Amino acid sequence: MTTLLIPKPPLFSFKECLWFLNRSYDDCLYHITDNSVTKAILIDEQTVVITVTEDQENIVVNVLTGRLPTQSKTALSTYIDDWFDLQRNIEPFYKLLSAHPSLGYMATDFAGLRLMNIPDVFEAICWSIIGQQINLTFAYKLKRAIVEKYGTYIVIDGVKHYTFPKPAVLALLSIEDLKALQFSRQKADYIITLAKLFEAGEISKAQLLQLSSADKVKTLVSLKGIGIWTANYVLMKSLNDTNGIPHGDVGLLKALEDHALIINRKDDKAIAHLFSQFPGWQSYLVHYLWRSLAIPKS
DNA sequence: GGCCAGGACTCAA
DNA sequence: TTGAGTCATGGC
Repeated sequence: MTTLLIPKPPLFSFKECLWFLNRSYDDCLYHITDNSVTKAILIDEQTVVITVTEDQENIVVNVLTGRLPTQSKTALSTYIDDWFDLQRNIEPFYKLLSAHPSLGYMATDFAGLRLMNIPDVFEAICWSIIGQQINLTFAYKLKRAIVEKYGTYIVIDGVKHYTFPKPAVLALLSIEDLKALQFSRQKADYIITLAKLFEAGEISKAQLLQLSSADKVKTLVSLKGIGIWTANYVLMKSLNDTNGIPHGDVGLLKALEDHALIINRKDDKAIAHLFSQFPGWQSYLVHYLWRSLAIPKS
């Protein structure tokens, strides 16, 4: 079995990250225990199943599906870096956060939480389309339906570990196929059209990463089914771009209300003012605000 | 039964 | 550029 040790960066808490992944939802793309997460991922065109845990100094990655070639270890290491956002020094964010009168507690209560990414940008876009305008519980249910029907899986100890369906598979579906899984007609259309674009190579993560934040948003919004909310969600959650703010997000607005940072949900000035206090860390602020919405730790 | 949910689109003015 | 109407389905 291949094992990878990745030194923990400063201001990193594996438990906090794990807790965020879990929250109270039913995510079909990983399995979580008290101290580990197990997930199927794509490395160099090959699906492998990994379990991530920690020891005193390291993040410990075990590949359950057999030995990895040396060059794939690098790809795996990069995947973990992306997933847990390990390459970022978040100390400047903590300085800003600690200094804030009503948000400072987060630097202590959520200490070491990283912005948990969705490295596969196709998956990230599909997920944000699925999540548009429906409650999260139902959104996770829809995701499970499409993953279990069209994704691939590897069985380890009798448990199926799924990967998100590939564009090539979804590109061949009809709208009726997804409607049968309780997708609305529009969402079915958006996702199939998107899959065709990815399959044709007309859009890719590599291409998006080369653009400025503004151009990323512009490119994404030009696609059918992606509005300003979704585009910024993708910047924040998949492109490691900290300028992503999912404007108008109901969860974000609720968190701002909870902290008495806005008077009402159209208080754009107050919102702009808050984010202006966190230059370069907007997406982290959103992530921490989302974290504050979840059930408090016992 | 009614309101809401980690929105986007179209079309009118 | 802004606003209203539409889509669409489950959770609570």
